[in-house]
Amino acid sequence: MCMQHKLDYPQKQFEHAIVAVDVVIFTILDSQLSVLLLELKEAPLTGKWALPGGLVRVDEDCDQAVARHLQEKANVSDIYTEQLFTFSAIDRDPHGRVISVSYFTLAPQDKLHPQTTPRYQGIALHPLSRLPDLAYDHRQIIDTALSRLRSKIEYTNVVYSLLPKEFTLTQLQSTYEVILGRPLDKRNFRKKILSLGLVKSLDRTTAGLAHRPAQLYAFINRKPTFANIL
Amino acid sequence: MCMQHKLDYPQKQFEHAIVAVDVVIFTILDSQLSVLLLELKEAPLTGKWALPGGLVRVDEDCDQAVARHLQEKANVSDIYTEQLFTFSAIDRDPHGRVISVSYFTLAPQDKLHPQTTPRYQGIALHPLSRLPDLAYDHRQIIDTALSRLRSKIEYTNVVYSLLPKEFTLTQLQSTYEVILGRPLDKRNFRKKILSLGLVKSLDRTTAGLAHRPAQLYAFINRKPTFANIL
DNA sequence: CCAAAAGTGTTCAGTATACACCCATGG
DNA sequence: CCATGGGTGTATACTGAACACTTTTGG
Repeated sequence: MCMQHKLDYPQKQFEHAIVAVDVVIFTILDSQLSVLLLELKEAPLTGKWALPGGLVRVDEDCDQAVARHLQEKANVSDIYTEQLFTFSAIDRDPHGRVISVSYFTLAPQDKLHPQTTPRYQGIALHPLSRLPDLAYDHRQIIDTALSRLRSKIEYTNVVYSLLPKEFTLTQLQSTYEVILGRPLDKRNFRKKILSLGLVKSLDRTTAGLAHRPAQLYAFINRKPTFANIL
Repeated sequence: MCMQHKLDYPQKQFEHAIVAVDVVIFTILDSQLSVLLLELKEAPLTGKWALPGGLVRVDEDCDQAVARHLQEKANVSDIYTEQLFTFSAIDRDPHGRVISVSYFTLAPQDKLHPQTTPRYQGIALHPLSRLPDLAYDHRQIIDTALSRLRSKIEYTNVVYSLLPKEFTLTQLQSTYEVILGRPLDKRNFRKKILSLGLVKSLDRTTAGLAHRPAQLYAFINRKPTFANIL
């Protein structure tokens, strides 16, 4: 995170670097992989966008700081959260020496309730394909997060965090396709997913749509689990 | 790292956490995967062992801090280094609020020249199978590093950092076996390694040993490269 | 009856695994 | 000649990839 976010942060010289967290919140919005961003207000970064985050308090660890900032800025809790990388370039924040422990999270779009606050000009989900001008090294953080997410979904079940409790196999497949940025073969994908035993079919189907109803499925286990998915 | 390491560090209360690096230096000693540890001198941790590391200065980033501490404590440079995880539990260091950005490195045993310094009682390589009593959360850091190393060698060529420039295929295989903790099939291993084109055979063999001489090989590319090795 | 998404198997190629004997050297 | 590690090939099972048509519903 960046001192810019914290108006109440003392602007004196520090003997040592201070620690903040920055969080890449991924979600799928309109079939696009998107991230939550905040628009900065103060010069010289007015109009640039930044990841949600903030300082780590002396009475909390980084995971707790992430949970707190997620609650404050996106009003979201209980989503998949994983530490990503620690960025420590000396000049990454022009306002002072701030080391950022970055995280990425996955949330279904309907769990995110961005809170506008007077500290920022705006808050919005942006598709990765059209990111606005980003502050600090946040572009690099997002790139790192995307690359980690892409490899992670190949060997774990973490996509459960991006989907509603009940979903169709087509929704599941398209989640994979959006993240990986390439199409997958329908028959091979279904065969593989079903053979892994990670999902169970519910005795219900979609209805009211102008095409054949689809069987609904749910993850048997909504905990991070390893499996060779792709 | 731990304030304990830095006698010159002021023992006052900090407004914020301070940042240190801790480094797991892996090497192979007597066919055992080992780590470099320092024996602490001061109460209440006298006799406990700790990873090399130290504070991050305000004029350096974490990578530079790691290089500096490696140079000071193990007199080693130019080895494979990778950021591992950031540990931030509030009580991980009883002397103060220190967040540790941990790293792991790989070095051939003959590149390590541990320096005894008056600050520590001892410095030594310890096989992972018989670790001494460790200070702070360093046991957890080592466990995390081992687990990362094990998965990393399956899909990259990083073991080149543990081997001398020239090596036999048996040496290479036994490096894998020591890290993974399980035996590998000799014929399948050789077939796979040679088919990947990561190593080239030199026109030289071992000599002077009481058995058939072995062909010497070298890595074509001593840079981290991806490949499905296992 | 048209549009739209759901659902379903087989073939082929490539890769992983299991497995045992002879070779070259020093002592 | 013995001990020690070096070096080699084949058969089988499994997995990943390619590929096209029929079904069910709403409008």
